[in-house]
Amino acid sequence: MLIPSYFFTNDFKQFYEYFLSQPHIKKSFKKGDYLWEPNKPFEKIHYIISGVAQNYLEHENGHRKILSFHGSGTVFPGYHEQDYKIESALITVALSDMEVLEFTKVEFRRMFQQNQQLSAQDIDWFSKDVNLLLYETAHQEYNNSFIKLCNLLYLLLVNETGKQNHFNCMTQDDIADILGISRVNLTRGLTRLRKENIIITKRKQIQVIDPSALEKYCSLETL
Amino acid sequence: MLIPSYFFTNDFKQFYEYFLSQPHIKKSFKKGDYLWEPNKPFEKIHYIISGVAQNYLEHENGHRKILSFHGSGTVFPGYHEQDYKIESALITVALSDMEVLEFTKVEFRRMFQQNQQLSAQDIDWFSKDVNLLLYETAHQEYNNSFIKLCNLLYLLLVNETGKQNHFNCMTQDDIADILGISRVNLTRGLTRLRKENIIITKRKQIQVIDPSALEKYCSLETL
DNA sequence: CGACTCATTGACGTAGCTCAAGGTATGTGG
DNA sequence: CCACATACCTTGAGCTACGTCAATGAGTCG
Repeated sequence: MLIPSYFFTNDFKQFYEYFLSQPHIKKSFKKGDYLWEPNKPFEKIHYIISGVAQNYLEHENGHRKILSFHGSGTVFPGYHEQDYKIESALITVALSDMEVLEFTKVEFRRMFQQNQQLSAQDIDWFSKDVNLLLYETAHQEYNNSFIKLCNLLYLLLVNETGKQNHFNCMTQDDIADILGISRVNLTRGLTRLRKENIIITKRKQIQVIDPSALEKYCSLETL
Repeated sequence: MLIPSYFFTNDFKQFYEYFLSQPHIKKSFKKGDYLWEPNKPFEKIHYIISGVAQNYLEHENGHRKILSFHGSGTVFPGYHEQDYKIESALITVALSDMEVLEFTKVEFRRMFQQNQQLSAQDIDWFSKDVNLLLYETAHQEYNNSFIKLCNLLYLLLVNETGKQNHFNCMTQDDIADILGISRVNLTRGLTRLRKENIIITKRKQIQVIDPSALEKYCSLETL
């Protein structure tokens, strides 16, 4: 039984050789680059060789919602044909220098049709994405901000430990933008966890020192 | 450019003959039946011949989030292999009597592998679902309850008109559970729209009489 | 016509927002 | 290596949107 993860990585690793053998463009991005121009629908699909990208959406009232992170060995965005209005507003930015293989939709469609395993993996990718979004829309939505925070810390602890240490260089602004709460309110939650000796906070860093106490605050769908 | 829709229908209609030719069980559900036992992971995939099902999730604190509706000519749930914790908590109930073709995951996998068009359509289904969830998680989340309501009414008006009239026999409780706001607060929003002569409300019915005025209240991602 | 279910309105409490001020790391140029 | 700027974090104060509780009204049905 899988729990949600904000970090996508290695789910397409097995296709690296195959991808190399197919028509593509090798590309690199510098930290801070956009993977495609903001406010344009995406046209290209990237296999990430190295580096990490962050995917987010900006609301017309100024809020930023961070949706997910995409690291080496995965594909972003997931291949599909339809164009959706909201996708034009998605922004994907390199959090570190990146090396990618870039495919057009047409190239990827051909591979999708040709390679059985690839199409199965694409479904897998989407089901993972749906799972994360379901968790946020139908579960986290109904938790108060403190439980939301504990849930997120728990998921990061369980899922992401060791993968990359990008979660230990997030600012509190970033975390607030994942949870959809204000930075001030986030600080209050962290202060409480610090007082209860569950975490230690440093600049751009949160360390869980009492995982089992953290777990007790989490909601059922998280564990 | 597609906008979100809460109602899935006819996207697999072209496969009806094909589905009939493959191993399956023909089944029917009475209004109020569950498509599979609550609190169990789903094992079966249904092609809906007739009737409508509602998909929702109950939160441990008692809230109910209505996620989507599934009518004739579509498949539910979307075929995928992985098991996710939160899926066990999904509940799908027949809103009317239903006729379906039921497939096991194994049977559907075989079809997915065998039928090129089917796997492409499955991706399409998932991308539609992701689009809806993205809209809710990353956009509606940041609107106040009145804008949320206007957005929903607009989407129902534009997308669902004529499809089925199931949206005109929803209670205000149901609408509140789609939007994730309280019934009382929903009533206040509806009262405002009524006073501004944008809608007429009856028992289990909302009729938009001034669509362009409604549109003015909607947020950008909705239009 | 009584007994449901569904909708409306008022009163009140509070979680979480914004605004504002200050405190502490980190980095840079002189 | 210091001082100064900048980014990041913390805490307090006050406001408000929205939740809950409670009472009443208004359709629908056996």
